[in-house]
Amino acid sequence: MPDLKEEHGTRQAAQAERTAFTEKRVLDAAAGTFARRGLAGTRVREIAEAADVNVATLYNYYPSKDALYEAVLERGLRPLTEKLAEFAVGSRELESAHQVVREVMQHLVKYPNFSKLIYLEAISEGEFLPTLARKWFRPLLEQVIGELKTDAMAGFDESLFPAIATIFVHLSFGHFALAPLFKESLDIDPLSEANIESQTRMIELLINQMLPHLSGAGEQTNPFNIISTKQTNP
Amino acid sequence: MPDLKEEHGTRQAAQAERTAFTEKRVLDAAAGTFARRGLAGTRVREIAEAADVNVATLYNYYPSKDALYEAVLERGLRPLTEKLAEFAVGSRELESAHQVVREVMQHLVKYPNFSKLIYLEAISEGEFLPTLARKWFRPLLEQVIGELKTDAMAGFDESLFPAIATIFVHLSFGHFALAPLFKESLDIDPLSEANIESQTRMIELLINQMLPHLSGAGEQTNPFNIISTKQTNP
Amino acid sequence: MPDLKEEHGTRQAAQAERTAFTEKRVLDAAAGTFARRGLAGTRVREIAEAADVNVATLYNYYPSKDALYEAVLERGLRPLTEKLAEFAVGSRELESAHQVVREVMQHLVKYPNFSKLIYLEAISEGEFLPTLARKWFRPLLEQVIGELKTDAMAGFDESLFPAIATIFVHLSFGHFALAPLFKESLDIDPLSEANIESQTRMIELLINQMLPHLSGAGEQTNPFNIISTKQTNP
Amino acid sequence: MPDLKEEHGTRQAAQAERTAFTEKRVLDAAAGTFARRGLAGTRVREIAEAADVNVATLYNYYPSKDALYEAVLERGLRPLTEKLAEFAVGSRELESAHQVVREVMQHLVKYPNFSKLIYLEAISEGEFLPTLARKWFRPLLEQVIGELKTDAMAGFDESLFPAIATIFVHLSFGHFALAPLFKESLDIDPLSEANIESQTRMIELLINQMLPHLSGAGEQTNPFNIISTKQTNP
DNA sequence: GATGAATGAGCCTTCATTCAT
DNA sequence: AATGAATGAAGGCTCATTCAT
Repeated sequence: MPDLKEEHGTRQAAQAERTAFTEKRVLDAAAGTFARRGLAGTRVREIAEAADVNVATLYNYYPSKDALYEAVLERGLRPLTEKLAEFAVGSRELESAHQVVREVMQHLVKYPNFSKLIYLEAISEGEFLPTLARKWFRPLLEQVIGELKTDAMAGFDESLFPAIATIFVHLSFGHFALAPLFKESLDIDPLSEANIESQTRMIELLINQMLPHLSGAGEQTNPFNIISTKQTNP
Repeated sequence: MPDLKEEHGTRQAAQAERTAFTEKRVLDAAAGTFARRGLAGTRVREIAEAADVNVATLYNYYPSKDALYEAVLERGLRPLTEKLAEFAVGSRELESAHQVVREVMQHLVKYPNFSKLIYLEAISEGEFLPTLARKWFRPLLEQVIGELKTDAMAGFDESLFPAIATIFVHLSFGHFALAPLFKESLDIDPLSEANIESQTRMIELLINQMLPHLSGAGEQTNPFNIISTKQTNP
Repeated sequence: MPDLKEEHGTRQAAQAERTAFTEKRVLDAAAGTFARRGLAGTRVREIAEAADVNVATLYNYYPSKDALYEAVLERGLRPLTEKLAEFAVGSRELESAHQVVREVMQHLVKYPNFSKLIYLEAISEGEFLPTLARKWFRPLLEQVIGELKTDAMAGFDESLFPAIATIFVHLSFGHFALAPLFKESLDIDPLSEANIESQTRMIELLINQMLPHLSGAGEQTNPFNIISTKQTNP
Repeated sequence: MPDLKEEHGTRQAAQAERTAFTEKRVLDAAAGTFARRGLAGTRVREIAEAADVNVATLYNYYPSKDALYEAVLERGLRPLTEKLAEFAVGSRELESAHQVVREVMQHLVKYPNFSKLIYLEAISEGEFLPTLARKWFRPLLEQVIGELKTDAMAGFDESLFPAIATIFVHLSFGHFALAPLFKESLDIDPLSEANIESQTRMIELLINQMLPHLSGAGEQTNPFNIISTKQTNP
């Protein structure tokens, strides 16, 4: 009888594994297609083919195209939210900020279509935009603006702070979203490891210059000297 | 008989005017709808209703949805192309660069949906993306990179130049494309006159700092001190 | 200019006529198909083909299959409701009752599928059944029961009255609904003019016997002698 | 070894019992669902859920939805056929006729959905209708008509005989099929024991009046005095 | 030129049925 | 025998586009 139980256990385990595998395939395929064609432009059949499953099978996992879209967004967004929450409560130090940047960039590398989805939502003012904006981007941007307001930048034209804060969004998410454009324009692959590293360093340099108080260096005299000379790069 | 002719002339003039008016209405409506819902997500009926014309009438002006989409892109793109051409051959001076920036921004203000369309094309790797990238963004970016390579920035890590160049795209087009996101996130209207002005100044400051040789000022010692203190703002 | 107006008028009239024609075709086709296959079993394509219109055209007239179904029911039901209302307020005389019977039967002949729809609704306890039951059958049945209770039937077992009243439903609607069964069973066509006439007479005879007070004949001694001998038939 | 056999036997018996139980559950569930939604409108999953079995399991019992439908019809029809056969060859007496009526009514009570299925088949002219009509209703109706033609009704308008015969169908099967309609219309439950009894008496009274020769009473002078006064009711 | 009616193609979704365990 | 996963075949409905006036 334990045999039977065990066999059941094995069976169920195998099935669960297959289910998880199928679900991942579906999510990946959906992410790619949604990112390229948008929610409306995506045909469910297309996703199913890309995931190599029958359309009906897809509907065994998600009750509708919209639900699948939500799931894709959710998968891309949840880790970011968690990361942000960690940083918000963590020690405010330069290493920590750099760490967040690198982790976010690695996340965007892992889900290269996620940035596009975010942009599509923003542009089309989709129904997830409010959640997206309030739950994720607002705290991020406000935190940056808050840091800008600390002593180091004191006395600087505050009306520019929001615009400055958004630069971080443009340089991270925008880099991935516009990758196809830059690829065609500059004949380089923005998603290559080297270029991701460049972009990450760009953002870190920006942080160094604009949020100098995060480092212990109190002697920083030129707060916005954002990009130093070659030698300073690690 | 001349009366008739003249009457014909008048009639035709009136007709032509009405036609032009209708066409503009259609283009405007199409631009708005395409920007929000994308090419696939836009229903021709929706455009027709927004333009207050019958669907069949719309087809008297444009042979297909795709053609209408092209027309919208074309209308937004042509002035930009011309502006860029002027600058390319014009005198390389700071005022000229500033002038281009302001004109581009004003153009994007005038057609606030155009940036979104560009982004949608880029993200979805639409069929106009190659043209867009090669004909417009490539010369723009290469020009900026070229300027970065001039003496002022000599000795600096050249691998970052492309990334730096793209910042200009992000700060101009991206500002408009992501306006809905920033509006929801920051509770401000990125398209308000004041905020457009802020964003424009941001870009000009960047130019000042990163392309210092454009101004005659040879004494600039810290090329990337991109944003100076409040007082320096005009 | 009056020409133009008139032309417009003619045009619109012609179009309206075509529209009405198409709508009737659709309704007729729908009635037939719904009656045969039921609401769920009917494919919209089938209706469209039977009506010789494109499926999309059908949706220009009715927003959904359900709405079309309702329209069919409505068309069959409205005249009956009106007829019933007339009788309710009219003079209670035998001729009047006979008149109602004949009119109802003629109506059921005119829309031979209507009875089937009613039965299908009843059997499947469709969502229209409550309306149907309360708005139409209840007053009809109650009226009959009321008449039964008048002097002529006084002293008779009242618990049978409802069962007696329903006989009228069975003999009218049921005759049409079960026509296919009786046709196969008896090798006759229940919908032939002669058989409709027979059935009508049957009902009239029932009325004569069961509601004798409607005729002025007070001398009726055997109230339930429902079917008299051959000679009495006109 | 005999132990094993015996155990096998016990096991098989238990298995068989469980199988029979499952099959009954499936049939009952199917009958209910088919009656309400019709063949086309019924989803196999719905039946499976109502029977509390997996859909695939259901297919271990019946090879297709149609086959299951047939089985339901068959189960309802076979006892009726047998009953009819008995009467046909049995003694033609009033008690016997009454007996058949009561048994049929009891059967319809036992399978309250069966009447609905019959009506659905008739209305939709399903593929079982011919069998149904020829094998069951035709002999029944012809027998009744034959009785009507016997001396008692001699001289009466024969063209009404078929119509008269069908009344028995309407009052038995129709009573069950239209039960939902009458329930809504009259605020009574036609399937309550009392009302079933009423309806049965109605039919018996009709038989008494219309087929008087079945009783030995030759003195009956008014053949169609179908419903006598209260006192005559047992 | 303008418009209401009409249509072929296709999309999302569901369903009966089968497969694999 | 029983079940969860998988699938091919529609089915209801919409959409871009054309027709006829």
